Amino acid sequence: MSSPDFAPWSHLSSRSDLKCAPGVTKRYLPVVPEGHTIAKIARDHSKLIVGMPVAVSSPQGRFAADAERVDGATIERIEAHGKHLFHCWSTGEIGHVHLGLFGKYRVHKTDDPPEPQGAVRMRIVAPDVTVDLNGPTACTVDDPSVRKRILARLGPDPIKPRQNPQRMYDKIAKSSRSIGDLLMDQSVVAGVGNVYRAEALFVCEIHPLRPGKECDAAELEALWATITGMLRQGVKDGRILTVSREESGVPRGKRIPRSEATYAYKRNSCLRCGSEIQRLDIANRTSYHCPICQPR
DNA sequence: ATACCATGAACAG
DNA sequence: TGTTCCTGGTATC
Repeated sequence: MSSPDFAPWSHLSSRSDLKCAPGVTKRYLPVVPEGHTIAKIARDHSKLIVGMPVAVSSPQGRFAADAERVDGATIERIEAHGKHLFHCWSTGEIGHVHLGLFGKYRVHKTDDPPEPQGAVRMRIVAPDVTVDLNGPTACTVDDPSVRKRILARLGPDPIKPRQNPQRMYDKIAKSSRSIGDLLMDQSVVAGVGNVYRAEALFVCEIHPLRPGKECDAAELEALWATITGMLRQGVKDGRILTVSREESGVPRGKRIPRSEATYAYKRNSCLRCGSEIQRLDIANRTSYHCPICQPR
């Protein structure tokens, strides 16, 4: 049996430890990234591949032309904003990666690059490590103006220091769109996805269909503080865990399983009050809320 | 072999 | 508003 050739702390799908009835096969839960994932990737990869010449290729082929332009160059900085990742190359160009629903990085801590697993769009090889990227929505090398344009259309990123939430408040306060819709809009706030949307609204006791303009200032401040806390905690944990240890019902020292890690998201009953969780389609995604904890 | 599903987002009209 | 693109684990035939 060969040992895993990737670092366990990299962003990888993993077997979940879902609590399930005896005899029921454990389900595999795919890990889809939100902002905390991208921030962690930027930090982890910075330690591995920044500051030295690296080989860049595209085993799958679709990134081949762009890879050629930076092959042998040095990444000077890796930056995350919301769900977007930027590689600042010594050539002056900027690599742009967006994982979308399916994108995944694999980190192989081996001297020699292993056989590519699946369709590896971008491969970056440093002396002792290979970083592979599969399935991204976006993976390009561009003129710096592209990064500027992307940043200009994104809202504040609560994971970053010194971000100004005022733009988020203003957009929400004058919008008749629902708050559940607005939180998924990356130009309102960058990095929130379907899980954090559900969980932040739950904690702030706001119904997802409430129009943005009907949220008062105190609620918007609470939302920003909640989102900031949740996403930053997600970077530390390397997973989404939004519930308190007490409410999870899991004893200290034991890992909280995915099924108990959220109050409302993808649950049948509210973790806090036990009511049946309601599902709605908002912004083309399934929204989850508790009708008792988050009344209309 | 095929269908379905997932924590995303761009684009056409 | 609807359509399309990306991947891969799981379920179903």
